[in-house]
Amino acid sequence: MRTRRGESPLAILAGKYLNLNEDERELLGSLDNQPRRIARNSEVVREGRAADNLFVVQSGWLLSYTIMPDGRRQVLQVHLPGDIIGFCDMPLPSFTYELKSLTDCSLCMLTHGHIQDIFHKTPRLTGFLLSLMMVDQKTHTDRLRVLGRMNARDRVIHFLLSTLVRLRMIDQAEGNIFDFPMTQFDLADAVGLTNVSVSNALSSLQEQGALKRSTGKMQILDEAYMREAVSFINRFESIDISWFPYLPPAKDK
Amino acid sequence: MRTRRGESPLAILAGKYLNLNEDERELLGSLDNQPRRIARNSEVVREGRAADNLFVVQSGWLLSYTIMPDGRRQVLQVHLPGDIIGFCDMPLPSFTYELKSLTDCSLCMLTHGHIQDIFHKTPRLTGFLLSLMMVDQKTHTDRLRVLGRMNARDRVIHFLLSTLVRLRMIDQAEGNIFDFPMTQFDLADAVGLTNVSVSNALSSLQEQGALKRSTGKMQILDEAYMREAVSFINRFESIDISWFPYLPPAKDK
DNA sequence: CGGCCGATTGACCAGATTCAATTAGTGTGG
DNA sequence: CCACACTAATTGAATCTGGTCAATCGGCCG
Repeated sequence: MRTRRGESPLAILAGKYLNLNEDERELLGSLDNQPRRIARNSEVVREGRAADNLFVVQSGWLLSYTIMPDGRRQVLQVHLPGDIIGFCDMPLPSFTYELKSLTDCSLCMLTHGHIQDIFHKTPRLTGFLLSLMMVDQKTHTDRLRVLGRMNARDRVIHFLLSTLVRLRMIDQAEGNIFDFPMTQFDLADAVGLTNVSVSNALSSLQEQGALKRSTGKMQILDEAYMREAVSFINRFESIDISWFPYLPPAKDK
Repeated sequence: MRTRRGESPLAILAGKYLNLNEDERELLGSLDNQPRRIARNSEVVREGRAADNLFVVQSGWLLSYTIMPDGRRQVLQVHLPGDIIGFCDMPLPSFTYELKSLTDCSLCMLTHGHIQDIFHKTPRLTGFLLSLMMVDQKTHTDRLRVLGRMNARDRVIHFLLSTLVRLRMIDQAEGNIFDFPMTQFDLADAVGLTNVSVSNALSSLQEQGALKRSTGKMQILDEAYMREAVSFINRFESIDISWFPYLPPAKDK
């Protein structure tokens, strides 16, 4: 188990929504054990592999994506520390996407048994995990709106904002500055553009003073303007996990 | 409760994945009680309304969508009979989209209590509902791929195919023919195009003999070609709900 | 220092949008 | 049953955003 300081990102996340008791803390900690180190730019999962386990991201960034028949790529999700990868694949026989590390990563492998354990033992954590999944679903519908109806510039804006708020959730943004290990190719494939359009959008935003780039870093200078431009909604702000039924009242809180 | 014949669409769906026992059948039936009739083209939910209930579609088609600041629309989901609307909104304080009926509909209103009841009483149904939600998530990521990387023609193809397989799940497609109450504006807003592009795509597909339209109906003539064109995956084919842990073994089966 | 990958920039092209006019189809009311 | 109104679908022309292709620049690493 981990100490309060230097908590795992998933625990940090959980701590924002509920006051973990000792049992829950331990159970959540069991998800974080024995992390596996993954080098930058490695294939973690190839499409078609049996979906009999999940990953919890301890550190590092990853991408899940599909390849189109013509070779182009669509990034389905950017995975940050604290993310649970593969939750939604549990009812499916195999992964239907590729998973690649952008940076050196530390991943914990879970079996379905780990999840089932939580479902059996702690309704509060179950509710928390399911809520996370539902919010995930929401961010996907937000992206549908982005890919379906936004121009290049707004797509990039929306992507940066959603990355920023996610990093803040796990205390990995220093104000408006954060590490940004994605190339413009990666970003393009995430928002359905080409690297050229992304370059143009970023340059234009920088020129207008909305953001600032330095190698591997991103700084959002005019967050208000950007939020306004894309009607940004922070889905993490308003999660309420109390919808999930649980029998034993939590010990603390 | 309903008879086996004339089952509710949700029960038909459930029956494809598990052999319901009497208790489960009754509990599922409780979701289908007292349907509310909704006229064609009415607003069922306006954005911002408290998300304290869910809907189960008994009959009819609905759209959930968001409006962009410039007035354009992005359809987030087309809801068919058997769909549960609002599941993912449970952890959120309010709906974040509009819900409109395309046809006359029959909807059952559920409270969070109904869902909690199922979660308490039957692990198998819980697993089924959660699996449905996860598959829903998968279809959303499929649509990301569509909106991010496909041209007009393929977007339309993908949409029609996914509608077809969903209708088949609830026994509402006669072979390759199905009712299709959407306008080309609706379809356009679902796949991120304009009505003009949709018209062109449909005409071209019809001319090439891949489909046939008559008023309010759609017929897929060359399903194999269309599946190939978009690398279509039927997410419903391969669901396995046994991942979900449950204590008491089911009585039947 | 050289090689490589990523970012930038420009010219040209293509697919989709916009705008507009026409046709078809649906439903209403006389 | 027909005329009218309204909505949806079709078609064409002009426009525009973003894609494609290509050349250059820049930084990082061995």
